[in-house]
Amino acid sequence: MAAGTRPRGAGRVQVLETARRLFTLHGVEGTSLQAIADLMGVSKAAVYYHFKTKDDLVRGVLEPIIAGIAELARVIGAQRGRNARLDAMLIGIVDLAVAHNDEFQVVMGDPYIGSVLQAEVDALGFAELAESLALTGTDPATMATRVALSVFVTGLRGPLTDPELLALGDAALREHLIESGRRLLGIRRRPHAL
Amino acid sequence: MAAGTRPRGAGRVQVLETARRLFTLHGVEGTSLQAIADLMGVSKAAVYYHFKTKDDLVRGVLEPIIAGIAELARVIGAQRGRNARLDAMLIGIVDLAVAHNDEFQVVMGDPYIGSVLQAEVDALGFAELAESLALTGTDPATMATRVALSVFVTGLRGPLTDPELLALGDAALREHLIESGRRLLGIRRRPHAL
DNA sequence: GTCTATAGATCGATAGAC
DNA sequence: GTCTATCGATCTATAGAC
Repeated sequence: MAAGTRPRGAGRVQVLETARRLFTLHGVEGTSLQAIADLMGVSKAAVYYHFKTKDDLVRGVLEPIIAGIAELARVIGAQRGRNARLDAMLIGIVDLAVAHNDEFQVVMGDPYIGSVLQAEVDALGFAELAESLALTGTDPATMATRVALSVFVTGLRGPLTDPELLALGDAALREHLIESGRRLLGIRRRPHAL
Repeated sequence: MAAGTRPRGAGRVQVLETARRLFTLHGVEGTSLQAIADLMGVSKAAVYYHFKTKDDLVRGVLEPIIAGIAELARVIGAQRGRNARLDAMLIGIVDLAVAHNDEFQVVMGDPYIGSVLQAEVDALGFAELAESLALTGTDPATMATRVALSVFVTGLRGPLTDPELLALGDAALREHLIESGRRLLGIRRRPHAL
């Protein structure tokens, strides 16, 4: 395996971590490969050794949270009852966002990723997920739930970028976010299956 | 004042509208002045006649909603009682977001605007606003409200970018968003002053 | 007020030495 | 695995003709 002496970090993982941080701060289009290389103290060509194109790098950065979302869809599908599924989705998405904060910011906030991740996003199974949550209708009650769910998922970005709220720590922030989601969606503490 | 025959729109207002649409779709960094000029059917230099730099153009696009936020801060300050102020803020921010949807997306979502609007954002009086809402403490109840408020303001972006929810129309969407905010913040329909 | 032309910088990406 | 050097494209911005 030839794991020789590596004087300073310039491996694949280091590139991913550096890119993730810069993407979060300045967006994908606002982050050049030169800036990534500079922050690592290596040359631009060294970055290209690990990733053939910038889009590949973007995909690499987003891979963990994409996988997490797919897994979440599976977990939710295993729940029985509409409220149990809603609550599982709520908790799962909060856990994902807290655990993969940086990637979550990029996925939810960057206007660029849509063009590079359209296929992956479509394959996440969100369409089937919405169906299993009975969120495909257009009656007023359903629309209210859809609006609330959209506000919640998008809104997670707020506290997760506010330094004063991040200072609460992951655990406390998680509780606050779940509580916010339950209020928004009108879910009781211990949901019963319908 | 010499309003001669203008064969096709290439005035200052048309530049602003075109830029606003492209900024919303592809972000500020993802929108070149060439793309704006192309969509208008004019040359790049024609755009530079109206705006000296790209940052000037960004500021021009964001000016209406920035003014709206400043005005909102004034309106909220005139309310008496904490719940009345919270409710006024909630309704005001929803009205602003619905009325200036495109600009709202750019302000809330684009990683670039922070660097160009830092001074303007600081001057919006949000710090004083938070104080007047008694949201400066760090006790659990205050933090819960701060998290909820952050989720709500950031979350408005969700429904306002979802075509299926936008199809509800401004009026219905407005009601849904206000209802969501009241649930999140635990505000009753007709708020009484404390 | 709009144009062509171009300067100067930076971008993504590649080639080839070590 | 990292480097220097470079290509071609694109970007912001300016100069000057009409």
